[in-house]
Amino acid sequence: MTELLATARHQQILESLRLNGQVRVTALAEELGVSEMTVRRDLNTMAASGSLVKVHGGATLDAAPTSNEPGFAKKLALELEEKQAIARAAVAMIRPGMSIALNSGTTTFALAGLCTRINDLTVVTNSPRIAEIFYAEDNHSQNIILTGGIRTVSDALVGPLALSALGQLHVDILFLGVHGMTVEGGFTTPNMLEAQTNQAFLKAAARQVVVADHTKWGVTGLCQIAGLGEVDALVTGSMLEPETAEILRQSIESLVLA
Amino acid sequence: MTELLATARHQQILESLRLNGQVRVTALAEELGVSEMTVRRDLNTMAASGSLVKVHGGATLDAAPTSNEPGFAKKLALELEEKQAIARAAVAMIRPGMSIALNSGTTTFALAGLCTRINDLTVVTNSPRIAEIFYAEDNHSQNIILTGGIRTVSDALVGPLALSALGQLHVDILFLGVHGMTVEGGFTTPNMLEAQTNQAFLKAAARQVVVADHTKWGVTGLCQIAGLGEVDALVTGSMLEPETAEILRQSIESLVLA
DNA sequence: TCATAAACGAACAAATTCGATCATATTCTA
DNA sequence: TAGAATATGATCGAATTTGTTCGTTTATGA
Repeated sequence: MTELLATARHQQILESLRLNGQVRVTALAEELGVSEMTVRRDLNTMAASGSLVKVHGGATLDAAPTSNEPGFAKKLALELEEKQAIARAAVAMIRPGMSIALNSGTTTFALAGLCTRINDLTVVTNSPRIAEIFYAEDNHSQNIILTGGIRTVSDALVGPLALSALGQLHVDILFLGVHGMTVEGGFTTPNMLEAQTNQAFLKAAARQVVVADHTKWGVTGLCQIAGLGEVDALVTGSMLEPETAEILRQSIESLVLA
Repeated sequence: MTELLATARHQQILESLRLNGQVRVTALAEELGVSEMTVRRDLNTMAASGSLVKVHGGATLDAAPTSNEPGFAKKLALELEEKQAIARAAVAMIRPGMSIALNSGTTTFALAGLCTRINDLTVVTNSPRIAEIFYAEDNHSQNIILTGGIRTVSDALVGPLALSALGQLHVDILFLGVHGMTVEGGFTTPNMLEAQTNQAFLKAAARQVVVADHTKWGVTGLCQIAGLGEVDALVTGSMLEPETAEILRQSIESLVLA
């Protein structure tokens, strides 16, 4: 067997991994004609770059077949404190008896956790994960409405069913999580179907509130949901740069720094 | 059989658990080619991480992944073997490329667990719990459509949104779980909204298959879903009494005893 | 209630795997 | 070509995993 370059070896390890679902250090060492130590080093670097997960004896794909959506927990941890602060500021806008809408997102997820004790609340969401929070709480004075549809990787129900459902509903306040916002691009998301669904959310709400941490500023996703001036309020973190805040204030009626 | 990594073993245990609803230490030890002690240790770590619940002799599915709905796990355990047999008989009716519908119920839940590997399958369901099974499997050739609506205590999405969604869809086969069936009452359920939703399911399907274990016979719920003769097939357990089977055969085109 | 068999888990032993470290070989750069 | 940087191999003690034994606990039927 000819000597393989390190990167070629990595390639081959990945291939074997995809083929068998798992690889063992000992088997790879023999297969590739290198020492076990080298294989371990390879696996370490590849694990560091996230292309596989090391386990005792070898490595597996990042599968995480049971705990689905590994990215979600990670995203939720990002800027967690800020998200919590934003959620606290947003929940102050809600009164018992209101109907609200929450699209799928980590910030709206955090907000949902603060809403379970509000009596006589109606919640419309396209996120099974958010709906689950309310189901678990089991507050019988609350009405949880899940839109239908097909689920995207970011836990959002989208598509014709979601649009049709949102077309039949009207809520007092929408809290909209977004992926990016810029002056030119407005509020954006990388997923076209989610953008469409979020637009339906906007139409269904009397008052539109975007919730987004400061890292979203300057980010542009593939699809625009709305222009900056098309929403009623923006709740974001207090570490937003002053110049940015000034720009936003010119476009948006109400800017809340949590 | 190549040696399995510890994590791969855990995955296999989970799969077996989802498939059968329960696992036994002795059976797993033989199946996986490891000692019983190792299986126990696996179950312990998996129980600690919350992915299953240990019981004497083996393990079962988590009572409730998100802690609510204590009745569901209990119902699932009831007549478990019969439900599994019914599910196996029902899954034989499904071909790759088909679109199927599953209403909310423990028998349809068991059936869903057997469907995750069928390629090119479209599944319509009003049960977030059933949808979750498919999400976790992450088979990208499958299309999972969740109807919208309000969730009942038995994990069914119902109401105008569910009806509207089902009005827009057409599937090849509906597998319908019911709460009771009698000659006079037909197929029934205790929840009026679920009855209405299930009727919408019936309308949306080219072929209607009721799945029900033998204990459902003689039970009458508050609301009728359909008369006995209004469905195309009934899959039920083989311990159904012969006289009952005879009566059913007179009304239903196809009676399958699993 | 008691007896019995199965299941359990603690403890120990054996085998395997891991990674830190150092020596050697190869490649890159000046 | 010399020297540096990098990649690889080898060694060995530590950590992990697995199997076995054996006393204890649990389930079940008489």
